[in-house]
Amino acid sequence: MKKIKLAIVDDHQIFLEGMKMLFKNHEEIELVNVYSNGQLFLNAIKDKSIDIVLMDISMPNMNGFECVKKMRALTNHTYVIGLSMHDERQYIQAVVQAGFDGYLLKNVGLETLETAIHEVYYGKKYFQDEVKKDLKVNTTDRNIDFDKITKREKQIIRLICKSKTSAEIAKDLFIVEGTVKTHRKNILRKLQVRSAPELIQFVNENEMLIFN
Amino acid sequence: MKKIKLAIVDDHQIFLEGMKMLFKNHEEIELVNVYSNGQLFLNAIKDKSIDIVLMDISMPNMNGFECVKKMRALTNHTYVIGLSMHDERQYIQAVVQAGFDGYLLKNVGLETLETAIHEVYYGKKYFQDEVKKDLKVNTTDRNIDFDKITKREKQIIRLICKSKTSAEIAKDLFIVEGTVKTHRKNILRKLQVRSAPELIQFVNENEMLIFN
DNA sequence: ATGTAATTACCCCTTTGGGGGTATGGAATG
DNA sequence: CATTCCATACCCCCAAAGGGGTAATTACAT
Repeated sequence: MKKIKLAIVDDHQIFLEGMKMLFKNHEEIELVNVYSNGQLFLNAIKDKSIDIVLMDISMPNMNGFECVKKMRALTNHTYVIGLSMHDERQYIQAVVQAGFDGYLLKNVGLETLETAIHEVYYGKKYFQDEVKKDLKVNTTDRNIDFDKITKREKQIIRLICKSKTSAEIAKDLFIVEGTVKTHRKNILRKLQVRSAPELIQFVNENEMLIFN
Repeated sequence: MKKIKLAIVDDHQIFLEGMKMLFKNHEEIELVNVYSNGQLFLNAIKDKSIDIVLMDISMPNMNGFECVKKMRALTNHTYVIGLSMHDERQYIQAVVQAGFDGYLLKNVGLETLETAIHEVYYGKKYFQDEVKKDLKVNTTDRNIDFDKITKREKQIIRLICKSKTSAEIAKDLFIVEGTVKTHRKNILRKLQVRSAPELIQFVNENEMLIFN
């Protein structure tokens, strides 16, 4: 019987070590290889035939979304299950849009993981109930078009999040303070927040959605 | 030969599963048990004799600091190694003060983990080089006396971090807006920040230090 | 019980931020 | 070629935040 060929991309070394042991001698799943960052995985995907990849969402250098986007250009027979080691439920929308086939929160047990892998392997989608609930909440919530945020605005958002004042931002970008204020207004309107503190909070929760 | 009796406290279920497998048949270390939250661990510590506990710093309900504090009241022959699954380097000071015997970042490999456990078991302290560097930086940095933050101020800090205005906070706490402004001033002075955005940023980086 | 710390409340004033606009030159896109 | 989008810059006004004080009452701890 053919086993399910699994790969894991995650920057947590000991987690990877543990997973290797966990899937050693597994009757249905074969952990082909693990990768500590997205690039290593992308380099290897061409040569190996992977059925399912378990991908951490938040990783340094290249996050899970980027990595999946790039992977799609290289192969089309690999399913992806997102894995959130932190608690990034707010990314659920993006996870769906990015074409993930499943999404698991950090607190899942082994059984759930196995179930998810199994289901996705046979063409289904697997999202935890908790996640589904958030999906509904988020979609009925405010609907923000993140593509409408311009480059300049993103740049200024970063500076606002560094607690810079409009005057300081103006100095940094070699423009007048009034222009910064205009951008601030547009940013607040587009992200539907009232103030700099609210903006910062929102960015903290949706970082990956705002900055590609 | 007596093995080192290890326990792990971490809310990442699959990580725990992996660790169980990893230490199965380990020649020097015996993973006695794993606990998915601090309370379960505290309940068990009385009955078991644990040499070393690997403790995740950030966990829901009870964080690593609290858990260690409570553990010290129950036993004094157990060493603690902090484990940061995220990237909470800024807590390094608190980790040392809380009496941790070691601190590992999420990206450690198995070898480093084994070395750390071994070293700490024989009475040494183990801090990663990366961590030591941050320790120096942080200590030469601004010196803030977190004990000087009063209860009321902490309460107001939380509300500011929820992006509430002074007027809204006043309403919430049944006091006048002017009083909230006074507290705001004192908070900014004590934490050495200029504005609400800076405060929020600072709190995000030092949450555990501010709120016991 | 006495002194210290904390909480409450007010005064002054300045700076920063936010909401409503309008406008222009340039880049990009169809 | 036309039009849309973007970045730039300005107007007005008001709300919010921040910096300097002072001071009274309540808690708390030695």
